[in-house]
Amino acid sequence: MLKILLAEDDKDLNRYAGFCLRNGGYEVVSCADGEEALKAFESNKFDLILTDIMMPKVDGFELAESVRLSDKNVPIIFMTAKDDKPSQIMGYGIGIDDYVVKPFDMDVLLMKISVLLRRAKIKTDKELTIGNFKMNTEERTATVDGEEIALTVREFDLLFKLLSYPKKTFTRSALMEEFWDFDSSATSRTIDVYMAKIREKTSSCDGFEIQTVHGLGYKAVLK
Amino acid sequence: MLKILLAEDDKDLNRYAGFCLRNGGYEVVSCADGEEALKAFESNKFDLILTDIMMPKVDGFELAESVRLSDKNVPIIFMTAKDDKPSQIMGYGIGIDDYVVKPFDMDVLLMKISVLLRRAKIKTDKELTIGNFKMNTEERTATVDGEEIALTVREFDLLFKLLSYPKKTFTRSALMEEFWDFDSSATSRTIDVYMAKIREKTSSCDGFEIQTVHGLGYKAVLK
DNA sequence: ATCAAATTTTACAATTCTTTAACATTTCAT
DNA sequence: ATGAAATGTTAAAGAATTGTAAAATTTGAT
Repeated sequence: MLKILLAEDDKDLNRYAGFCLRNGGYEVVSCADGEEALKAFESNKFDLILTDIMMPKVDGFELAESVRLSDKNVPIIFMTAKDDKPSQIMGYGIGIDDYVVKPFDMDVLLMKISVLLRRAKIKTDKELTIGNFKMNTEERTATVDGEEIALTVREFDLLFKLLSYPKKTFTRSALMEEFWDFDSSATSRTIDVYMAKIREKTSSCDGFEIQTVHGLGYKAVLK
Repeated sequence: MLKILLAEDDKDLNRYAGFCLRNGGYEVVSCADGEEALKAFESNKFDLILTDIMMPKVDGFELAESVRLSDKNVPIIFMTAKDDKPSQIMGYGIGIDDYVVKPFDMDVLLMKISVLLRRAKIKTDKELTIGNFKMNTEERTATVDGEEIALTVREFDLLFKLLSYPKKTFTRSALMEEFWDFDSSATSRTIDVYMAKIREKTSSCDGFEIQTVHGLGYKAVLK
């Protein structure tokens, strides 16, 4: 499920925005200020950031700047009190992607989010079909020629990620960061063991294969 | 200078938009309809396309579709007469990136453009094409005439660096510093061996060659 | 608490990549 | 032209990475 970081100090608005987002099918991490949001950002991987500008401790501008230092790609949306042009121009300078003006409409917000996710090339599909292989994240099922194959949670997550971005190389640490807890700092061989498992279980798939990128990690390649 | 293709049949609006864009520091090619724009697109490289929807001969939708066939990455912005939701939904389906609603504000247009160009740049920074040779850092692949050639991590990094700055000479120590660990005790002759490998593997490339700069290091030269 | 399944670690074999070393060739200053 | 220094080339030793099976540990359900 796609993960959104929400930073808003107004309690009511925070709850409303959180409601909108969950309603749209996203996982939401709510923060009451920029400082909290920065901490959350450092220990998790988010697909999008939705933040207020005026907040105690660390404001939206500072949050966006810090985020952009380590991630140039994650979409950032500001929530502004009114159509505040100077703030908008400043925000665009930092590298944010869009604005919603309070009070905002749920549909407008969800529309902007889906456009931005597409623009940032972040996949939103809940289902994928490659050759004789199908996966469905809602049901958490994987089938080859209609026959279900049993995948554990880790196996499912890793395989779905790789297949969502065919040809893209994923490093072990990127995968670890995404699917393992922050404190699980075990830079181990775990990923390799899972790749072996996945290869074994999907050996009868005709549409793709998992390739090793020596010295880096793994990728799924269509054939 | 970044180049924008402008397609708008209304003369006044065409002049106004052109003025906005040149004012923002872009090079503009103005077209009076979609057909003209398509021709211009086929014979030039553009960084962004700004087009009206309703135009004689070839409309905005057809233009966008044709463009997307040959270029999946170039940002496309539509100019719409009013806030026309059906048109917007249709446009997003084709793969356009944003809308401005006429009459539009110069600052708003320029901001939207700069945001889109930034995103497009993130993508193009990861790719490199020289003659019949392509590299893609995301996929970690290198191809000559579409055929993949296997490069190790070091070979890939070194070659990508040299090709990113054609004609620039890199000393062995500069390359070592960039791609080897600080405490690595490898001698600088290692680089020579890699250059030989790279030359061998890219011998069928027609767009560049790796030259030795006697006493200094190496450089990639386009031909 | 107990068991089964899932996850992680470990160990070692297999593979791939990196570096060295030796010798050949080229370049450059004189 | 000549010799010293730099570079080209190749194979093999040495490192590092990956594949894999099995053991150890953790998790979750009953």
